[in-house]
Amino acid sequence: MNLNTVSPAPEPAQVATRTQILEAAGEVFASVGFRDATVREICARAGVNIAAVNYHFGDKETLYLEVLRYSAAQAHAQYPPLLNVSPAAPAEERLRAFLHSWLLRTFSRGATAWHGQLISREMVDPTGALDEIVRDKILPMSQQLRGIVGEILGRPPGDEQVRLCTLSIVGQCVFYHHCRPVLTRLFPQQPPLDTLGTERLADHITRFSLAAMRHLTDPATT
Amino acid sequence: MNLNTVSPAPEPAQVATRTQILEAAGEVFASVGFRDATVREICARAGVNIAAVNYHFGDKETLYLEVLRYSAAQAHAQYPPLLNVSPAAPAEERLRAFLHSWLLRTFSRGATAWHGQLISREMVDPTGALDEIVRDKILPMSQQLRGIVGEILGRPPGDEQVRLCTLSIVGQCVFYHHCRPVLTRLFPQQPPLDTLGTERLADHITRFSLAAMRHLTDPATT
DNA sequence: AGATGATTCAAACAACTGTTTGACAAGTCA
DNA sequence: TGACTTGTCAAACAGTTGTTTGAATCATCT
Repeated sequence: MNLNTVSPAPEPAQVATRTQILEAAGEVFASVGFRDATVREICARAGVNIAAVNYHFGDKETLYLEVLRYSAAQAHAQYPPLLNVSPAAPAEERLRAFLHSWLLRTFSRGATAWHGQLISREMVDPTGALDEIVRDKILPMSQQLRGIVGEILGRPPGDEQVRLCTLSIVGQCVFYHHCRPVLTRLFPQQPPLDTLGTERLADHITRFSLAAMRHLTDPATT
Repeated sequence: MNLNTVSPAPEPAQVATRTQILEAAGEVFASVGFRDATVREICARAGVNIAAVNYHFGDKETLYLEVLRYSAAQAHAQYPPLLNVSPAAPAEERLRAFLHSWLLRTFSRGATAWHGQLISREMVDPTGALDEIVRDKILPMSQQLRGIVGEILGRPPGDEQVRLCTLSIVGQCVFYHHCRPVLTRLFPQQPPLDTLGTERLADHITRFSLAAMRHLTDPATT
């Protein structure tokens, strides 16, 4: 069992309350975290009995794990790493697509929106689920981005420069999502990131990072 | 009352258990978060009675706020924003000092180490204390960095380019701290960031960001 | 129809939480 | 000394939590 295989896939009869619980739990876990989320609140929102969670998922913790798998599958299905850009496209173009897809995924509203929140929480306060997430989702994306960066820098993917630059790029993306509560307080006049905003933001990060990588080894740089 | 004034400063008689609680609470809050931290655990670690928290701080929540103020004061006293670099130094040098100080502050061990953890948690899952933190600590540092970036870019601090670049720089710093659990899983062979590591990392972020800002508007950039 | 198994439900359970209580000790000032 | 404040302590309180229980309902198949 891993994050790439959506769990058992039960018969249509039981699927109703099961997914209702998954959706409700996604909302609640994302907004208040695992510990502050109560089974009662989840069940109330799902319109099912309190005992349903334990009946269908065993306990609260495995429900949380299932929600993580469920949201991961949805998010990555809706926004694949390179969007609609060909893997044969120039590295610069793939970089822009990668970043835009990332921002869309983490900033999307609705069902896939939990995913970003859940992952953020998982990073600062890991549960047992983080190992699975890193193995099945983050590591592959990390390797993909390192390939792109390696092409741009003209160095092998295992190179230390490539690794550092990759992290500098990802860091910018993660930051906007993790620190949203801070950013909205720092810039109250700034509107929240909508679809148009993510495209502009992806453009800035791409240009910033490309300029950095192209001139990182300039002799002029201190 | 704000984050810059360390609370009442009681007489030496009562100060003992009070600071014992603060230190113990700092450890516990930082490692498991506000909700998962129990007053019993904190008091046990501090070697005081359970009722001591309510007697000295009123309730758990104001204890948390006091811990935040306490750790903020310690962290910023130990690592001032520009370290020992003069405010009259060149912008590039101030940028490097700012980033190095930031990394030292958030990655320091011991007493000031809680601060970074607490702030990280506060960003992903804000309590009522975040407003105070942003107002007293983050906003001034943000303005300081925007001044430096503005100088480098040759634009006013309120400029949109300056704002975006500032965030791109801070994002890289925050990322390494927020996502440490992920990074240690992605690169198990990589040693944890010690004093030597933070200097090398500050150097990379400085060079990366300087190269980016100097060539952000190059016509060659896509 | 009748039996079987799956699912739902209200109610209760046991454990843990932050907080309060009232007694007790220690120091302070008249 | 004696009243008074301050601090500490064990014990209990009231509320919330995840989980379990056993009966009731539903669907399915012989």
